[in-house]
Amino acid sequence: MSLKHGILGLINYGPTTGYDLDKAFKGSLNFFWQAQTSQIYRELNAMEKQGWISSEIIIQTDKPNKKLFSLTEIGKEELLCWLKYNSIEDDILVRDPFLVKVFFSGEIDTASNIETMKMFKECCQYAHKKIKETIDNFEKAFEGNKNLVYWKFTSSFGLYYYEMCIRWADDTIKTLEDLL
Amino acid sequence: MSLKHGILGLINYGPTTGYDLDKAFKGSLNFFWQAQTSQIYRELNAMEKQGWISSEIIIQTDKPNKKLFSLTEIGKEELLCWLKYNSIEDDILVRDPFLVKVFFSGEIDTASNIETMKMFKECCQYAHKKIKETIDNFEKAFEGNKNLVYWKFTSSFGLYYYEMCIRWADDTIKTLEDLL
DNA sequence: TGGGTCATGTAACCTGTTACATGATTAG
DNA sequence: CTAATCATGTAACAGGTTACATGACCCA
Repeated sequence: MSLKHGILGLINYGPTTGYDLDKAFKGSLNFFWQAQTSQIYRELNAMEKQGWISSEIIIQTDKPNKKLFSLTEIGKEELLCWLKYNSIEDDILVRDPFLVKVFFSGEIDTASNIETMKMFKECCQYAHKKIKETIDNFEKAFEGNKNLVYWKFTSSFGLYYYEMCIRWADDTIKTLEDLL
Repeated sequence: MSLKHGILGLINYGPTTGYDLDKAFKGSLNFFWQAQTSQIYRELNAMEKQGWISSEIIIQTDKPNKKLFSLTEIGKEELLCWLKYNSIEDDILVRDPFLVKVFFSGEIDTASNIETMKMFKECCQYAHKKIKETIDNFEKAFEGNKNLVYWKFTSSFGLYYYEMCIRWADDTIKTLEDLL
């Protein structure tokens, strides 16, 4: 499991609202973990019941009121426990719907498969470019932050990942073209 | 969505039972898609209701009876439609619980993080070896099969993937060791 | 006699997705 | 006037996980 812990990790950086968590997810963890807005609010309620976080309502006049969540002692412990517990075997799973499609693509003509593979490559190039931009923004915005090294590890994984995908797509396209 | 389509793809190779689908999943698609036994039986029921597959009970005397599932016309259409429909943007999502942990690892001491990263590397080396073995077995068992090229694309992705992970882990470990 | 293979599932729960709903303020 | 931003969610459904349950046959 990870969404609760992802939220816990973000709240650990300082008290936040569901709204801001949603934006934080979409702006940082999104490459390797996605969360729907509705899911975030649901998890926040569950986490408050579990005692991992506590909330406080902030009255605002110019904007809608908001609910600020803070980490409790128990929440902090849970976060550290999750980080320390080495469950790598559980965490290493790959789930890739695109590869499922490729696996069964023998049913489709080679030319179409080449097309699809080229589109895949383009998507990867685009995603790669996006991550590069994200890294630049983070670097400027969080210079000197002790967490920046770790944030950069994850985005560098993204770059390595898409570069690998592009190489694989190139090799796959070559093999398919020889089949024509 | 993909499990229903994964099952559809496998039944398309010929009529099978839930039991054999379970083994097929664990023996081929498992690297990039996992399915629980219970989930397979549930999906099979749902798919039969949808009319994608039909079933027939085979009476056996020496072994328990079994339920053979075959693809219907509608099921075949659905499979082809799913394969042709280029939803790459939907299919390209990465979800990696390990990276979520790395993202928040600033809370943990550097030495522990180096340890974790080394364990990650070992897991990847093991997974890489496993895929290599799988490829060898497939190559021998399905020589000349028209689907083999596509099956090999997916396993070669696996090899590229874990090689990339190992390189990334090495670089990460180096960076972390400089922080000590 | 104990463990593996064959073969089927159910039930409960948790997580993820999609669609819908509200309503004020502010900037173009 | 219209679209975006701020800020909250609910409801229903789909998909994934965990635990439990049964029972025969075969091999060592």
